[in-house]
Amino acid sequence: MLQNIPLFSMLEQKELDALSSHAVTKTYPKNSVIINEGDRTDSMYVIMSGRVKIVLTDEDQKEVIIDIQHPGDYFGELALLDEAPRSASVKTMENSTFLIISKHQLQKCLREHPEIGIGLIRGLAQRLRATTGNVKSLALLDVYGRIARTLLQLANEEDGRQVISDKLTHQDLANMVGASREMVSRIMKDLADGGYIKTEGKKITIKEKLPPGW
Amino acid sequence: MLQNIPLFSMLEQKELDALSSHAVTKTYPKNSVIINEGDRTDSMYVIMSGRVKIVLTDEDQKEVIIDIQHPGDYFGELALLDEAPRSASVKTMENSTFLIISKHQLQKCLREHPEIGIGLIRGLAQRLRATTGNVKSLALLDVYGRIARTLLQLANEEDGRQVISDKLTHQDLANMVGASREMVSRIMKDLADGGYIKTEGKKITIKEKLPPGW
DNA sequence: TGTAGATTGTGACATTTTTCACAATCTTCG
DNA sequence: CGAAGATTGTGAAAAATGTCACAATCTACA
Repeated sequence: MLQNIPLFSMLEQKELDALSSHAVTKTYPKNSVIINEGDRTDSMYVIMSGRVKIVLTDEDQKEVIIDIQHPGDYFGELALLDEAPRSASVKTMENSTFLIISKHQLQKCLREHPEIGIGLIRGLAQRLRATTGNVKSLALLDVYGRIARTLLQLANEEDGRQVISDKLTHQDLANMVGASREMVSRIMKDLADGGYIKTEGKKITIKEKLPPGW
Repeated sequence: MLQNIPLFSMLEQKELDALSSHAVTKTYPKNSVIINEGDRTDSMYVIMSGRVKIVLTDEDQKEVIIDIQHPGDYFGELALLDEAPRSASVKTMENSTFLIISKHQLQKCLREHPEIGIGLIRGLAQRLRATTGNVKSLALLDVYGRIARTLLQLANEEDGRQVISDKLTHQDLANMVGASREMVSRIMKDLADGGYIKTEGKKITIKEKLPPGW
């Protein structure tokens, strides 16, 4: 399993074994909080199965979803680089199991395999770019535009079609674009009526280029 | 000069000399574009004097300011970590001079002084945290809240008072919080009328705690 | 398989924010 | 100094978005 994760793909089998034997595997039910914004924990988590959302939360519990992650993705690695408190919370969206690597273990592993460090840095750079893109769309696009952009980013090629198979509620989408649930409902309906997307259950297919200007 | 920059503070005098002798110093007039979003240049810039804004730009030239930097700050370091195009543009706000370090030179320097790498990574982590905070306020706060937060972040202690000495136009502030210039004018007036801030010329003093809920 | 709980659709209204249009100041620099 | 250009203040109206309140479906799981 671990060798399918790009971050660790350069390790030999015995090293993978070493890493996973020192790490803990843990399973959490749906809707568990794994990391709490502001806490000072410092483990890194690799998703073995399930799905999580990375969220920022308000005093009045309003949340922004800044990322949704799947098996093979990892989170919590920022804590390895400095001593700052967690910058976001992480919640499971389904029953999920993680490989939990402590700061200490990872640092040891890093000393022996600096390439992993390079990988982490690259990932960090990507994350910064993605987050910057988020700022851009929040500041410059209207709700239509942000939804369209988010749909395109979520989509994966699946026999010729762009498909979003993550099952997301309108509320989730609203939290991803910083808008109200009702606005998302109305815009999704417009997009469906306009023939731009098709929804079957919770699966969304992008049928055509989304309207320009959006 | 270089030794006052945290990133390079651990270098010996002769290494600083080596670095700066291999690097180019260049001066640009006010309003010059130093880096263009989307370009594939890969130098890093240390600000020796002047001031720049890091901006994201729309197709119709609307801009978001994601950071304002001063002497001692640096930008463009993301290009050292991967091959991706520039994620933002950088423009001078005044006549400014930079120490320009090419990717090649910096990599050499990094090989001899891995501590610099650590510094860069830490800086990166901080930037990611700051940008994440930006997403949070854009998604969760109204214009009042975003302006209040931005003012607090811009302020520096100056004999007991929180002062913003960066001379910023309302348009600049508007571009920092993703709002219209007029909104900023109105809110700044409200804040002044309410006794929360005082402006003398372009210098802003935060007189009291900004109103709660903001 | 039923049913409780979650999710979605939608109209009517309230609020927030932008846009437009000027007049009034400031600032800069020849 | 003085004029051109930038910046600011402000009202009125338009546009975008949020809120509320339900009814109508879905969905999960006991």
